[in-house]
Amino acid sequence: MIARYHRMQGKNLFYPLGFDNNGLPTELLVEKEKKIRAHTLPREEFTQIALDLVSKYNQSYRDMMVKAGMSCDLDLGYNTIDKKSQKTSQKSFIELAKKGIAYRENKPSPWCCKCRTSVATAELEDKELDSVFNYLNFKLADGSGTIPIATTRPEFLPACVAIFVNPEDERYKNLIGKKVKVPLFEENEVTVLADSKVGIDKGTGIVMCCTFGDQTDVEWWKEYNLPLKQAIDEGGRMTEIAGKYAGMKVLEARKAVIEDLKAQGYIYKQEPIKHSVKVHERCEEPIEFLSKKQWFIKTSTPELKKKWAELGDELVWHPESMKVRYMTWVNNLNQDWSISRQRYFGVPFPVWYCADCGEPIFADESDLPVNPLRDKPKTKKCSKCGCVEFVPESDVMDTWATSSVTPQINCNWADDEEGCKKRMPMDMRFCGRDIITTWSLRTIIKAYYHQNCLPWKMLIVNGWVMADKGIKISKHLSNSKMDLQDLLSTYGADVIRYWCAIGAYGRDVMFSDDGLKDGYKLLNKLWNASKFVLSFLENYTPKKPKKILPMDRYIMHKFNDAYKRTCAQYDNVEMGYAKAEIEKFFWNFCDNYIELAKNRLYKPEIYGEDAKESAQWACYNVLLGMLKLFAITMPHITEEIYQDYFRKFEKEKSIHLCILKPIEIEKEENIIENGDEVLEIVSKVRQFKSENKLSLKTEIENMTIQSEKIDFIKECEDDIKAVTSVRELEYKTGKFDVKIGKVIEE
RNA sequence: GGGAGUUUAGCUCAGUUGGUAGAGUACCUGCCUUACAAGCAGAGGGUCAUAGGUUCGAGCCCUAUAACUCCCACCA
Repeated sequence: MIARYHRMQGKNLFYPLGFDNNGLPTELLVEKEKKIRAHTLPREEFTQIALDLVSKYNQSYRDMMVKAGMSCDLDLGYNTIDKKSQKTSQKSFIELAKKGIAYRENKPSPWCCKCRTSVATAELEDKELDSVFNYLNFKLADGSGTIPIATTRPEFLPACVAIFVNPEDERYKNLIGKKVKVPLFEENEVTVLADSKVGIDKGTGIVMCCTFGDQTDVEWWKEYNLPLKQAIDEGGRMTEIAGKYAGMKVLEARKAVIEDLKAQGYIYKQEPIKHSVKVHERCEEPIEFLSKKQWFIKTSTPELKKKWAELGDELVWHPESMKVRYMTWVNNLNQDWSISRQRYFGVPFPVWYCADCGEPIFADESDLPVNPLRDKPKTKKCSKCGCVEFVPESDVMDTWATSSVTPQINCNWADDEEGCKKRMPMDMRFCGRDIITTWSLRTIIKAYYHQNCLPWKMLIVNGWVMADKGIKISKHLSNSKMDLQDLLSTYGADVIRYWCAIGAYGRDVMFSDDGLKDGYKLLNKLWNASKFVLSFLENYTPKKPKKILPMDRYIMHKFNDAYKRTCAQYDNVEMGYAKAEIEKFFWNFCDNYIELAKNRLYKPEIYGEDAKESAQWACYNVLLGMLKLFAITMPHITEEIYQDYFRKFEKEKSIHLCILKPIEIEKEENIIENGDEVLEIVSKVRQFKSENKLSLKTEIENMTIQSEKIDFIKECEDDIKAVTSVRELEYKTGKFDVKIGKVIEE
């Protein structure tokens, strides 16, 4: 709608349509729909199946969007899996890697055992789960007693590498530095260390550090240079260091370990608790921390965080309150962005490693996009050690690594850096409130690294359409009453669009059929009113008449007023208010102006040809003007009416090519106040008839109008008489008052 | 634990710098008026979440409280 408005202001728009369709979400869809598992098929085969499915979905989404009247330039479209997107993504990666901003490191990061891939912190969610707090007695190695430790994850015992207490905790000060035997794995002895991160009143105040149970473990491991013991493998099974538990899944192992701990008397207390666990947002499976060689992008140094905050400040947020979420996230950033995914359907990393020294060999920019599993590097030998064997990178990039460069894809950065620089920052872009921390931040980061500017000047954040109050539409519950395809065929695109324009930005809206009724009514009314008005414009050639009657001048001025208000709202990106402005005018036009003018249109033999032509001129201009403004929200019906009638007089071949403008009419003082008062008189008569339960066509003998605007009102005598069915009017100068005379009985 | 948003008519929501509470819908009363009964005219309906404060004057500004929604942190 915003695009349509600006186009109708005569601007040349850059509005591409993109599909984000690579990566894990697509892979999961393919696995589900085709009932296959990606890791069991050769990469090329899976990719082909995925591409086929993607193109099927693309086509149906594209059709739906066209039907819905989206006005993007379809020639400018992209898919994040297409060649150009791959090239852009790979170019971005190589550029960042060469600058040292992207780096490869072996560090523990969140891992989803179900999806068998690392995931980024931003892709985690909290989930409340039932669990059990197990209180264990760890034996001191010197045989001097036991210390109590509580844990929810006893299966991590084989990965226990240290014990921590708080240095301020008087109870345990004497333990610091002592050796402790790990229950069930007593050959493992670990040291008690002190760290202020330990909560004195949490659990027993003593914590075991395992590699890796959670983020704190990771931090301790790094800080105290602890050994790495990996107890869980990529698929979520216990490794060989777990001894007899090796091969068990995490939950099985937990059960077995607890049983053994009980049997051997280690557990002295168990306490059921509810606690929140980090889960992978895609599959809701609890995540583990695994250490693997991954590519990261630097995002979390204090200087960088300051930069992201500055850029967030520079950006115009709509609504403004959404900026807080961005800022909060930026302030809390403490990890770099991991972009490696051990998956299959995605943009490959354009890199090989020297088989000998591990030195990365990047693809030549001119060769992009490359697939290192298939292609060979240009370099014949490693520049560092001279080795001639290379190992291709088999990971693919995270989805967001590509969706964060859509400004660069759109602006053709891969092939035209100068042109791209000119187009950025773009004016505005939309995003859902749920991807502020993932997509918008990372897009800002990439634009900063590559173009040293914001990707766009304004970011408009929209809320979600909810199934019911507070209830998300979810695939699991299949509680969506609004399949767009169905809605389009039931209500038509214009009604849906009308409804879409009600929501306040950033806020969730509830979907309901009732909400669509208003749009349906308006559409119906617009059609009827247009048909009616146009029936008086047959055999009419628009031509400015010599004399335009007062109420005709009034309605045209009134339109211009509504036009100004509507545009002001559109300029302010307030689609709902804009729609309301023109709609208010429209109903007023129908119920008051048409009612009044139709008498002159019907009966030129009584009121004269000039009076008819005057009304025709007003009708032509006002209807056309309204249709143009309505074309922004309701492009289909307005185009239909335009083609049926206006096309033959207006030079543009579609209403959507027309330029918005007010009606050309000589400015007149007080015309709106004067006209409003005439309508006030009409309203008084209607009120009188309604209160007396009379039909509106009931004739009345006479009426006395008292007003300060008598001269103007006198000029409208014919119109007033006709619309009120009052036979004689008398006038008085003074404070506005209407005295209604005798009713003429049938 | 920190933060954001919301709270106005039965329902869905407007209310932009403080100046007599608005719309649509529902309900009620009428009207087959030479476009539209999916229409038209008219009426009723509100302690603006609560309690304080500032002000001549508060839905709006300030303080506190409550409820709902969301974000972030914590997660042994």
